[in-house]
Amino acid sequence: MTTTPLRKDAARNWDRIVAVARDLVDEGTPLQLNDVARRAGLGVGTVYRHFATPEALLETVATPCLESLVAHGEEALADTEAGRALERFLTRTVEAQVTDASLAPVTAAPADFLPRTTELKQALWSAGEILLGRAREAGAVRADLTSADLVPLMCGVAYAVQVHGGASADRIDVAHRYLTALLQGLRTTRPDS
Amino acid sequence: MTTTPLRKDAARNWDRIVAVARDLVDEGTPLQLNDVARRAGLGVGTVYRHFATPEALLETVATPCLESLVAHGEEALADTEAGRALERFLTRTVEAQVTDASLAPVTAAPADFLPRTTELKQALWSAGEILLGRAREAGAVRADLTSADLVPLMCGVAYAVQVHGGASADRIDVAHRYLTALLQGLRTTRPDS
Amino acid sequence: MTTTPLRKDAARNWDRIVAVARDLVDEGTPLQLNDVARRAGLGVGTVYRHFATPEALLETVATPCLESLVAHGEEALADTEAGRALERFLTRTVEAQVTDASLAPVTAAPADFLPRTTELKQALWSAGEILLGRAREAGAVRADLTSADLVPLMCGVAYAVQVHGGASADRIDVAHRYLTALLQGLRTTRPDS
Amino acid sequence: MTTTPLRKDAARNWDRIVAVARDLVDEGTPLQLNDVARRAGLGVGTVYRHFATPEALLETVATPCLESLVAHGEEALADTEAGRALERFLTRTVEAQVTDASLAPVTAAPADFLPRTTELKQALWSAGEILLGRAREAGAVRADLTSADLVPLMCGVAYAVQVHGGASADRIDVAHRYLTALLQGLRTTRPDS
DNA sequence: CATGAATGAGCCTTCATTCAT
DNA sequence: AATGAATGAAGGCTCATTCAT
Repeated sequence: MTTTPLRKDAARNWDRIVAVARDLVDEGTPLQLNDVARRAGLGVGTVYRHFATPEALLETVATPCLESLVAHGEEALADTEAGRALERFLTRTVEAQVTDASLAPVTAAPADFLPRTTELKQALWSAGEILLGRAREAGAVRADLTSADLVPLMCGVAYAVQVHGGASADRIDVAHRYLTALLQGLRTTRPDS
Repeated sequence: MTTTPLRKDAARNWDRIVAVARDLVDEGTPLQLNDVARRAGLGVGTVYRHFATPEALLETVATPCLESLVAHGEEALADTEAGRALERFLTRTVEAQVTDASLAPVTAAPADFLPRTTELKQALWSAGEILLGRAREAGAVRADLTSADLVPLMCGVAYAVQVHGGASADRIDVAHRYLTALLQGLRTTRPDS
Repeated sequence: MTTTPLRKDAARNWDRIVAVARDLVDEGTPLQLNDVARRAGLGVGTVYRHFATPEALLETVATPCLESLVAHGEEALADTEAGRALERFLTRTVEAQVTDASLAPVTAAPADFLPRTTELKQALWSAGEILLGRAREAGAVRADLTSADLVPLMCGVAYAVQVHGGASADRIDVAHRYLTALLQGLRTTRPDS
Repeated sequence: MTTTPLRKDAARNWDRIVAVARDLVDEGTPLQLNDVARRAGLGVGTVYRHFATPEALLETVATPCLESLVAHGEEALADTEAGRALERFLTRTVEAQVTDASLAPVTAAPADFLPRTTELKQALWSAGEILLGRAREAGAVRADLTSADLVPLMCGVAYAVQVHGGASADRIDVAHRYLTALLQGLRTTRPDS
């Protein structure tokens, strides 16, 4: 209800554009508005009308995924076991980044192009911040881990998976292995014995 | 013996080009051969003669750093304490990546443009492989950590530091924090007595 | 009686469009129909329905001013002092061009887009022609000055003022200085006895 | 000797570009660098290398004419009859503007794109300023005429001629008529008696 | 009548690479 | 060897105009 509902034909074009962009992102092709227009069988102007910049389009592609992460973040906030809640949250985040190529660049970007993106990212990071705070209070994580580290670390894991390469089917396993190690390292160091 | 020795003036040009490229890399400017030529006060053709592609130039810029890493790897191989040796090796690698902007792209690239780069990267990874093998045998690291994970993980840490942002002076500290956690997580999980 | 009377809402839109165009002209922004539509809070189509081209809109903006010039021309025709009548007429014309940015392009254009504009321009030039004829007969102006020179000369003065630049408040003074000189030069040269 | 001499082939292209631009200017086509390239049978890049902007090209086209005006201005400075010298200078300037379509826009432009253009324009206007000063001292021109009026007035006359239209052969005559009147009006008004 | 989405020609500009000098 | 002019594909973006809703 934030935006005026689009006319039916315009909505169809909007969908087409986003679908084409989705495909391009999935096949690793950089988003170029002219290119998108050609593939969607639309005029360039149409694409520019809907998305002023490639970044705006990319963020739009990433939005559903961000929304689902936010939803998951809210669920995690309901978990009373602080350490577990944080780990689930982070795991889900990394899984998403590894699965959906649109996510990593949007997440790592220092500035957003759509207000909606900013909203979602803030919602996400504030959930992370709360979860981290609780986990720290519970003595479940290292004291030197701050909320400003969450995004970088998740991006780092996702990037590591990408550098590792390999079939996209295997990526998720690699991601789990890397994340498992990292999370283990982030837990409070118990004195041996 | 790998390359024909250059004429004295050609060698001076080669040096100039690499020095200019070094500066560009340091200031975060993307390497464009035309640009390099202009700044070096040389013709484009001269730059192309020495470096067929921007990547070749970038690899050349990164070479000294790679060489020093290889040297360090060899030293690490002399360390009898397997776990410590591996950790030192990895730490040094991450430090280098965070400190020298030419390193990350060369390290993460799936293919090399210069044979020398391939040589050095192989030397480096095989040192890593050996150190990892010893550490695993010594029971110092998780059994599921393979040598194919080393590069991705180091790149991931470096990338996380970059996403974290902040003054370049602080980067090295952030890198240490992240690496400390990761290394902790990579160690063999001891049963809590 | 030239145009079908508009429906009340259509008339309101027409007014809005012209008002917006007036503002744009005053602030020196080139008239773009899309732009006008946006600022008027109307659809592009509506603007196009009323004004087929930017020029038609511009002429509409200029119309009131042209009408007042025509009225003034008629008054001048009542003046029995031929030389003075012509000079007043020309002065008024230049003042208008310097004061109202919509006028100069319409005046200088070789072709019109609205019949009404053609009507007004013709009325104006024929007044000028008559005034010039009388002044010539009265021996008040150079014999080689023809009615085809009137528009160019007035446009030239207005253009000179524009090139001179400066605050819009000063423009009118500059215009007077330039016009004074020109009119002096157009008067019959008396032999210095 | 201000610029490095061009290579022979580059010089040929430079000439071609300027010649094409000359033609375009003469036929009243707006200068577009891509267009120029196509007509000259050259790559766009070549044109951009020589002329960074359309304005730079236009100024280059206008340069010879400006130079000849400057030369004429220097001759005029040698004339001891102050009023005549000024009038000749202005006449020559208007003739040039009417004859060469590249001149008017360059002359009227508030800012230049080539240093050479600025040089020439300054030389020209300072000649005009001196000639005007002498004429004023000699009591040959109106006291309220300042050197800041020279350019606007000349541009105004040229513009008037353009608005007048007609065959280019007749333009020069029209220009002379207009200028004659203006110069007459700029002379000191003698009391009739 | 009003709307505003769609169109796409057209312009600008950059840059990796080649090749004549 | 060195030079740097030339190339032109490629990408970006705007805007006047049309037409389905």
